[in-house]
Amino acid sequence: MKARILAAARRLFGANGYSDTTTRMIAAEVGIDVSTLHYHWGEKQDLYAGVLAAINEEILTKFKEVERRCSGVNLRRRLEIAIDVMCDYLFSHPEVANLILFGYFRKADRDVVLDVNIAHYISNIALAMGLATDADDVSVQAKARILAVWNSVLNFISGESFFRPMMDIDPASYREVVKETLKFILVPAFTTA
Amino acid sequence: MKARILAAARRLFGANGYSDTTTRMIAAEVGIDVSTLHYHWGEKQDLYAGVLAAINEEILTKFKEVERRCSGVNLRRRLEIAIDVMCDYLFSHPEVANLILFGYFRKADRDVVLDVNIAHYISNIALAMGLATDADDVSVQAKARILAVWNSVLNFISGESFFRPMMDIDPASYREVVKETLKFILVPAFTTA
DNA sequence: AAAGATTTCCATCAACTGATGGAATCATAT
DNA sequence: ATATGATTCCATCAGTTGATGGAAATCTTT
Repeated sequence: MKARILAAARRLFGANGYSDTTTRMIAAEVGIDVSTLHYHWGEKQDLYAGVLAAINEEILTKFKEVERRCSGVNLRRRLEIAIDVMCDYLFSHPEVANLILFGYFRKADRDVVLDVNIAHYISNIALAMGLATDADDVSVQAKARILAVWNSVLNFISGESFFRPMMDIDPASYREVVKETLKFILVPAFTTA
Repeated sequence: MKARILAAARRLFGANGYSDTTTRMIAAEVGIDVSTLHYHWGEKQDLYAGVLAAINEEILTKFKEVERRCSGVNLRRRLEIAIDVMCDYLFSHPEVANLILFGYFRKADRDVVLDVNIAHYISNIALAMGLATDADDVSVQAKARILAVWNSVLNFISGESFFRPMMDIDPASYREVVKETLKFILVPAFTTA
């Protein structure tokens, strides 16, 4: 039950954001009473923290997969692999992209939960991409470039319902165009001397 | 008074989003009663629409400025000018970047207000950048590339409080790093054959 | 089957939110 | 000065939200 609540919460928080998702909505989605939700998860904030913790772990796993598949290949292929893996993952879990972006806005109440780890990811990616030689000493420029890439991916996924109509294409094509565009933009930037 | 309310609403909506900004907060910021706010603006939705309309016009003006300053220069300079102008504008009005990004998430209730115009901007920029020859017939690829650029700018501005700590630099440096990063990524993509 | 623990639901609370009616205040024109 | 209209505030409403206490139901252990 606790897991079912978490799954519903993740879906709804991801679709509507924290404030526009009520505990009653989540309970209704699961088909239970609100008090049952509170019984298992305590405060709404705690449930939200649970959702963030879960996706944090998922992302970490995905980044590790990228790292693993990147070893031994050249920079261009690394970028392409990273884009493909992350795009496929996020297109299958669009609520993740939303939740991360929501985190950018929230006014540092008690949501330190996410960004600490993101900072950690960024350094690791910089290392895997060959933009730095020491994870503890990644240049500001390298971090900024990684963030730009990462943000572009998130935006294309979160904004699909916004962008796709103005491009007038179907979901499958959108997915391809996004990947293609990201590669078009990123590969030359990182591979041309 | 109506204008003062609009200014406060813009600031608060931009900082907290629609749902996390109450009409009472806006009224308190101006130093008036809630009912005075409703007297001038009607429903909360109408006030929000007023805010969006105002920034829509501002953005349009900025895009025209870019277009004007771009005529006659080569593509590389065009990109640099566009990045500089838009970054300077948005760094001075970070609430604008927030409001636009908030729009990406909102579930098409009654906020068609913004995206129609954005679509229009995109086509015009594609034209100004020489990515298309006819504003009514811009390729999907060109639109996607413009969007990627536009989104990167927005994200760096909206996410400053999130990214800057993990880069550990001061605001002025951040501003420069962002511009530099955007140019680093975008210029090669669009200028290398 | 009985006893105990866990889980679920119903009823309810206080706080907050958007919104309005009406009285009070202010400005302006005569 | 006074009448008219515009503006502002106070009091209040109904609906929603997060949260809880306690009864009922379910499961577990003996």
